[in-house]
Amino acid sequence: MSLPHAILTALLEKPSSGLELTRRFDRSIGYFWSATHQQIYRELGRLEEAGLIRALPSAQPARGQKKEFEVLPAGSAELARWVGESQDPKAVRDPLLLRIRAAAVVGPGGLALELRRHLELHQRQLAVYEAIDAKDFPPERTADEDRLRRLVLHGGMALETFWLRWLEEALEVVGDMDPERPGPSAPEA
Amino acid sequence: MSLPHAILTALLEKPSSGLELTRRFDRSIGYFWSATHQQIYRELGRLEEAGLIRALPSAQPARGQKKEFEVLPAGSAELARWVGESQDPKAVRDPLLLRIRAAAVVGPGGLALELRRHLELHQRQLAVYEAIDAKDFPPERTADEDRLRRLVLHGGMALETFWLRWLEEALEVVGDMDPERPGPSAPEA
DNA sequence: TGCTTCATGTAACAAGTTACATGATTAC
DNA sequence: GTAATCATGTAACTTGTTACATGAAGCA
Repeated sequence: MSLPHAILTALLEKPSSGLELTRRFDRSIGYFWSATHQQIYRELGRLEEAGLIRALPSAQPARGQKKEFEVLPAGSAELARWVGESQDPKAVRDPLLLRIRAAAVVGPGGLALELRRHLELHQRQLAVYEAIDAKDFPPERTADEDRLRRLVLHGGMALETFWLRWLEEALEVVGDMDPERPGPSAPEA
Repeated sequence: MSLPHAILTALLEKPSSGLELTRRFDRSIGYFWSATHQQIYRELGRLEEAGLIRALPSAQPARGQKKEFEVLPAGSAELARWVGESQDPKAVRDPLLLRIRAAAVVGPGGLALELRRHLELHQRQLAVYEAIDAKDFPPERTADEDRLRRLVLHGGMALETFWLRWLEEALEVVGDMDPERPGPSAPEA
């Protein structure tokens, strides 16, 4: 149940309408928790119903009219509670790792091409993060909230770096393999 | 749509019943794609319906009786197609990164404790992977399918290592912060 | 007989995805 | 006025989660 908390965080950073939130979920917060506009409108409705946020008085409630939301005290409290909650790390669930495992039984086929494509995409994403790092966090700013936001960004950068290194290793392995299916034997990891 | 392919891979490695698959999804393949037994039974039904797998003739179709499945040629073909398919890397979606971001607006609260707990869990998981690496992949084995399976395992190990390093950085940042809210503006309830 | 474990399933729900509908505003 | 865009929303579906149901086999 992270989406409502992602929305609360975004709204605390800046009160917004559904569409503005959608746009921010395409950059910024969305780099770590993506969401479509349908999800966001649905969740805004629930959060309002639950009394955690409210529409700004200035906003008309008509269809097609912009409607801005702000976080109520109950919303801040819920978010603070959630931040310190005990949650187990989520298990890894990655289709690409799974595809490598599948390639071990049916052969790598066109995997090498796909790995090179991913490598490029991750390079591009790392560059995006580095640009944000340079622009939003000049060395002299050291307020606590900036250090935390930078920490999140560093997490994203380190994850992209992980993928780059692993994809290079993967290309070495797949690169000198026969694209046909390998043998039938199989150790159970 | 990765679960059916995870099941096809597991069944190609070794024909199994639903419960056996469930157990293997708790170790082995499940380290990279987890699934509950309800998901597995549902998906086995669909795969059988679609003609990608079939129940072994020896297996009784009675309730409460073990029913083993094997992959049909159509299933292997579908898996091979999927391995080479073009799929964009999945976006990062991690609740812990999100919680750090939230902490930047409502304060870190009890986060440090939670970070230390995660650090320990990731250390433990890395040790599990290292044990598998030593046991299943002695240095002399170099068949293609072993190299691929080892590559997947190395991905898991590198991911755990990423988390360990990042959590250490996070603890440094959070460690010397006031647990109260840092923010530029924030009326408490 | 009653308890536990093995084994397969049903039901209900929550979260996420995809496609489409509709009103309001702005630019030409 | 009409086309594009802004903005909010509905509907239908898929995937994943949680709780519970049911039958078979072993054993004390």
